[in-house]
Amino acid sequence: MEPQQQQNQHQGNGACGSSGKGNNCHCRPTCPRWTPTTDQIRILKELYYNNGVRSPTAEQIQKISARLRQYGKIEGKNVFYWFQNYKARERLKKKIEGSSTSAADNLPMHQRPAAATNWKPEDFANKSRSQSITSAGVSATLPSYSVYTGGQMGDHGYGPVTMEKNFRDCSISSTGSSVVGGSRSQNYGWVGIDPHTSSYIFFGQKNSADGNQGNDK
Amino acid sequence: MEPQQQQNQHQGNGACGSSGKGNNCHCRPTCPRWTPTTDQIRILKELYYNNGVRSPTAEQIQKISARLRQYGKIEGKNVFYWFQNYKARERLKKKIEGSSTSAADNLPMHQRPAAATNWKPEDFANKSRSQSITSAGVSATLPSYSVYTGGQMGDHGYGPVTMEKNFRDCSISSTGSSVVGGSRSQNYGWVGIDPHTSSYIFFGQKNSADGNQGNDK
DNA sequence: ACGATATGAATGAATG
DNA sequence: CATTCATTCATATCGT
Repeated sequence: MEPQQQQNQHQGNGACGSSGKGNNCHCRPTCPRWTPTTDQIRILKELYYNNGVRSPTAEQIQKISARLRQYGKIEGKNVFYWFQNYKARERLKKKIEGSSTSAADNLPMHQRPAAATNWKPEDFANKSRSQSITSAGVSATLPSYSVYTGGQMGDHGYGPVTMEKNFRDCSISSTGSSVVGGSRSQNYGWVGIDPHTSSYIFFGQKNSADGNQGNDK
Repeated sequence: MEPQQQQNQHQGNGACGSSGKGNNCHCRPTCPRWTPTTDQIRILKELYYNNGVRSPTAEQIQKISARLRQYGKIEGKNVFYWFQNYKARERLKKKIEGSSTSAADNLPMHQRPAAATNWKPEDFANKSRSQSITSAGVSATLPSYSVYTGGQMGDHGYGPVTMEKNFRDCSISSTGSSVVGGSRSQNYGWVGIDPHTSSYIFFGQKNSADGNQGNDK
């Protein structure tokens, strides 16, 4: 974790989003799981340590993932989970080892988005509070794709928790050639904002039979 | 591409991988990987089977590791991982091998510390209420007999099947002789924080021209 | 010496 | 935010 020891042997691509061609592995269309590239990791840690980003907001996550997409395919939820895991594990280590040796609790957590750091995926569905984290750590940058920070994406249901019991799948957000809307029955996928394609594509419907769009948990 | 850096061969000195059989080595602090001693394993299994410890809490982990340290170098994370792996593999084995021992999966796991599944930092801080796990959890240290109380009596919170999507295809890495080029570095800083001070905030690189910097690669 | 297996370690994903 | 599951990589150990 802290120590940079990313095992990079298959990351960067090859998973499933690779442009099918030399398919050594004719894996099924399902993505195993996100394998961060070293660059992505580096940036994430950058944010974590230098920017004090711990629990990025939805908007931040989108920006981050958009930026990180340069280095490999990535979804918003990956960023979300990454921060959660990283933080949790930092903490756990301290608790477990908890001895003296560890310290350095001082994090440059200056610019924390004071207000909305506690947004919950569940609540996300029904709340329209878009705070202007614009000045927060992450926001101050990425001028290009300004996500709809206050637009209609307020209730785009972007939390992972909104999933019912679907299997894990991965939304393939291809930049340019997308296959969304194919024959997939359900795409509850994470919000996928694509700066290049058009705008945003997020499938809030996990199941047709549900009939509960703005799910209110 | 993938900056895969070679791992280090720490093994040269035979510090850890003692050739001796019953001999165990509590190698020097530079041991890349914890090699449990027979005593440690015995006790761990003791806890696993007799005490029904599956996912020890942070407190338990600390106690266990402290206790086990008598028999060799060990850290909290070792204990943590051990239980996690052991539990996971027991389950895995069962699924694959097919349940042999069949029922009688009930283990006396009632001795789990009441709040085992909910340890919080707050509680961890300083509570006057010491649970009995102080003796139940860790005290079962060296009974010195077989720990296999009855075989696989371990499975408690995971009874109901939950496996469905069990696919995996092209991932069989070459195990064995082929050196796929490891990239893990020896880091043993569970108790150590590592300073990631890469001065490179991508969020700040927005200044060049207000064109688009989203695609600069 | 290999090759295979067992197992420590790490981490993405998910749930409560 | 805490805890757990699953998967995978890496290496120690053992078998041949």
